[in-house]
Amino acid sequence: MSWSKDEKDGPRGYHHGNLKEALVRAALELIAQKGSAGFTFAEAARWAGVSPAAPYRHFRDRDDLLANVALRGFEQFEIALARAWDDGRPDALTALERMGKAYLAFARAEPAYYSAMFESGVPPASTPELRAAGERAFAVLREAAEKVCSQMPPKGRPPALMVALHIWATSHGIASLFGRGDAAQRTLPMSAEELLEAGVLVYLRGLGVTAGSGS
Amino acid sequence: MSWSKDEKDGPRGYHHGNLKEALVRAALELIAQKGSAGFTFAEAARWAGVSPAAPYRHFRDRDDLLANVALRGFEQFEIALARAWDDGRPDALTALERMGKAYLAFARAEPAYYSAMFESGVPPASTPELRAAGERAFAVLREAAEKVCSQMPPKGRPPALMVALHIWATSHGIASLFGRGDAAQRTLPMSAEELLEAGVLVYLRGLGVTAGSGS
DNA sequence: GCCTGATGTAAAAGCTATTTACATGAGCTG
DNA sequence: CAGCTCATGTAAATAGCTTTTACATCAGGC
Repeated sequence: MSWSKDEKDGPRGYHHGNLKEALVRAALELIAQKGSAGFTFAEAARWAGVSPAAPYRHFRDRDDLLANVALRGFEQFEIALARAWDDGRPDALTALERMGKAYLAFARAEPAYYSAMFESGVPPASTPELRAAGERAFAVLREAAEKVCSQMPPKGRPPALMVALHIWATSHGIASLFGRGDAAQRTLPMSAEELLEAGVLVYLRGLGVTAGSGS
Repeated sequence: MSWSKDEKDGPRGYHHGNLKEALVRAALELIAQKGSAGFTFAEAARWAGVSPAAPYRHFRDRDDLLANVALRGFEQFEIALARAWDDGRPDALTALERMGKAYLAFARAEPAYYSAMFESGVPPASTPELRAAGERAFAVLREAAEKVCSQMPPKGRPPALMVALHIWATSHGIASLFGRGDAAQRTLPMSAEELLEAGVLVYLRGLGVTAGSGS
């Protein structure tokens, strides 16, 4: 009771006790350090203090672990976006901007998750669960787009799905290109957040949305 | 004169004669097939018919080859964008839309280049040449943004750099997320081209640009 | 015709991924 | 509590990749 299943990684016996979680944590650490490409199954095992074959008891192969990390990433991502959206309080536009910031903040705060989710080469539909998790995260954005659109005059109202895709693509593009102030990244004459906020504002104005018009 | 330095890869002697080019072509082929992550130095060597150590005479290591592919990719990319822009003929907006289509067309037609450029983990500034090539490609986009902006009334005219970054991010986001109809990619209720064109039109309207107002 | 540098090869060390046969021990069953 | 059994680890082996080092070949200049 005092050696495993705990957060503390003290000495252990033959069995690890919580290897799956330990491997995921190791993967996150390694991906954050060396990118999803440089991440190694064997090193994750070493990091967890087990033999190179042990991880195969929990993941089919290296890609399966990566996909699992991506899955958890989408779940965290959904939570982060939903929290920022906060049901559109106090108003849809304010909440949308907040969600944009949350998008970039997630990419910066959780580069390992973000990398596994979008840059690891794991197909978004490699498993049904992964696909579903990705769709749930996108659904938050779509919900926001729907609320924004619903406040527009019905005449000439754009499809909410399209709006959601535009905002997603722009956010993702900014995060991918300039997201982490990383030295391994392009630099920018302004912050990524400012760039995204400005872009979304211009875009919404193009849709006919005027700030301060909704509840 | 009949066995090497040619396109034809007939039998060869001790020396290959054009190994560097052959390796780049092999890399493009392999990256297109298995992604920039699955690409292997050894396999490229095999594909070129040389020993696994031979490539080291032309590239410092695997990443160096990848960076070289990315460099050539940016050069081709610049050409493709510049051709589409065509100095803003017949008018800036038409040319800008054409360039957007060229962006997506490049990502789809040259997935190996695109992958090496943006998804391989090669830092954009890993070499000065790579950085410069990337900047030259972006400069085409920036030039277009400047022309579009210059047609707006000076009052409230947005910074062209920002406009260029917005369009770049959106294009890149769409290309990354939905770019190749690939099974390994997300699907879309519309074509990537339509999505981008609509997004840019809305964005430009938000800037106050009205279609058919410039020469 | 001979040197020399550029370009390849061979062989080896040190990784990694993955499989297979075997070991351990946690928890259920009686 | 004894014994069984399955989940979880280990050891060892195969196969492939990366990179280095010492050696081989040959094209072109003197």
